[in-house]
Amino acid sequence: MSKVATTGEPVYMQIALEIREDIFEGNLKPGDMLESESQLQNRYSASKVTVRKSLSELAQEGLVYSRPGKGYFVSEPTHGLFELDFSHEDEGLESVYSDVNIIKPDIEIAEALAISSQWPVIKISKTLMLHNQPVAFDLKYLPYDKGTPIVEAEMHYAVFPEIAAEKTAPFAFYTKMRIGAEQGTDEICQALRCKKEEPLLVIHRYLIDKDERRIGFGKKYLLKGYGFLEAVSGYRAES
Amino acid sequence: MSKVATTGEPVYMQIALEIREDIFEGNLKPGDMLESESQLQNRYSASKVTVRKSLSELAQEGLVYSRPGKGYFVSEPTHGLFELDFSHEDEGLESVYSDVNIIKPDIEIAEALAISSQWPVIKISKTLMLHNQPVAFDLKYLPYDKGTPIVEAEMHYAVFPEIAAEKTAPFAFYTKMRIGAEQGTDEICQALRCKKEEPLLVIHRYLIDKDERRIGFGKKYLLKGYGFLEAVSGYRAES
DNA sequence: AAGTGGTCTAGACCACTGA
DNA sequence: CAGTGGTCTAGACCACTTG
Repeated sequence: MSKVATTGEPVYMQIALEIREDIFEGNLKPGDMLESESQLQNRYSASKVTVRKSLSELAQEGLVYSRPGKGYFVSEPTHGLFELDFSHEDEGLESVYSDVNIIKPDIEIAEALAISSQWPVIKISKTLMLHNQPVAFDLKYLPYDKGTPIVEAEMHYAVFPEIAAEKTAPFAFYTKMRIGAEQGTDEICQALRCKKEEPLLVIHRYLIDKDERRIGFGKKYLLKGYGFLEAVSGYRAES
Repeated sequence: MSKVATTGEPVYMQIALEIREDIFEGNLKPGDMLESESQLQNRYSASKVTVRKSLSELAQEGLVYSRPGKGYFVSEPTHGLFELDFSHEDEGLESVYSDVNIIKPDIEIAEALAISSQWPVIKISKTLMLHNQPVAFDLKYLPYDKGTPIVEAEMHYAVFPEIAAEKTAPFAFYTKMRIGAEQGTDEICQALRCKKEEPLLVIHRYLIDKDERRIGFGKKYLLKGYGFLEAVSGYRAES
């Protein structure tokens, strides 16, 4: 019974949809057990594989999980897990006043890159402008490998991950960021044309390869007004 | 050929693993086409369903995608998408100096909750302490619904989402956060025992139900030193 | 022992892309 | 047209949980 209407929608999506709605409307609450696979097979006259596809769809969305030998259960919602989209960070901004140097790192930089303070480091700094007003100041530090020439090439990459992609396979590293509030140094306040007391949003960024080697460190200072980061949590449709 | 060793590992995992490694090591680059399903069936002498399971595993991890009628392709890495874990926000902190009032909202609050400034609002404020030192100041605003009594009950919930979970099904809402840097108001600086110039990390948080109704608004001010948020991007194993 | 989820096969038909 | 991915069935065997 409860045969599914013969629309163009695949059967497995319809099954998933009905269960999903039950969860959304609260008919199924976190911890509740779902019908078993075989019950669902009967109810929808569908094959085991089809029913499993529905359920694994829901599992992937984080709505349900399974315990072998027992059954499927509704998950606890994870409202503390946020997604932060930083892909368009410098979109619409003009980069002026770029500068590239080779420096000896201070303690902060040496620690962030996990190198000795004797090791030379490439420092790339730039000021980002919007309507001829500075809105952000960006610093990037890369350990200087003698083998590779590229100081110039390094500059051309607007975004950070691209730099690392040159040194390792594109999936073989990850990024960590740390967000805080600070006052700027003299150098930064001058570039941003702001007072020293002005609170700045600071984003520290670490590029780390799959062997846990630090391949890059960045700091970005954002002026208030422009300096917002947005993140969302909770259920968002379209897997 | 290339028959898979008969370990305890399911076949589909081994297929997925081999492809995953090819991507990690750069043998397969973003945009490259994978072997077709039928080729993989032959190579591993596995059934279509098994091969598909491997590929959909990889697709779910974001490593590959499929184009019907064409084939499977290696994805572009998304190093700009971060995950931010805010579940343990107040862990290890003591909440002192809690306060609950019913107020008329100022413009900022009224806008955040999308209500008229005549509508009464519950304001819950508290100071969070670590080793008897204030580290964060937390403000929450909820539209006051006459129907529901609960002003007291509201206070007992340490965390924000739980409040909303009382008013709607646990999956039927989401949270948005906005991160910035600000100076504190007099009220905040007094609670945090800091100077006015002190830069504070500010987290605005909006609770929004599935019909886009605003059911809560919060502001949290974090003192430097304690005030860090961490987020990661890039490939992380274990789906 | 009966029921559950987890893996797997060997078929089938469809809609789509490209030469 | 031959090849691709997308959906689906009807079986099978296994390991696990629970009475």
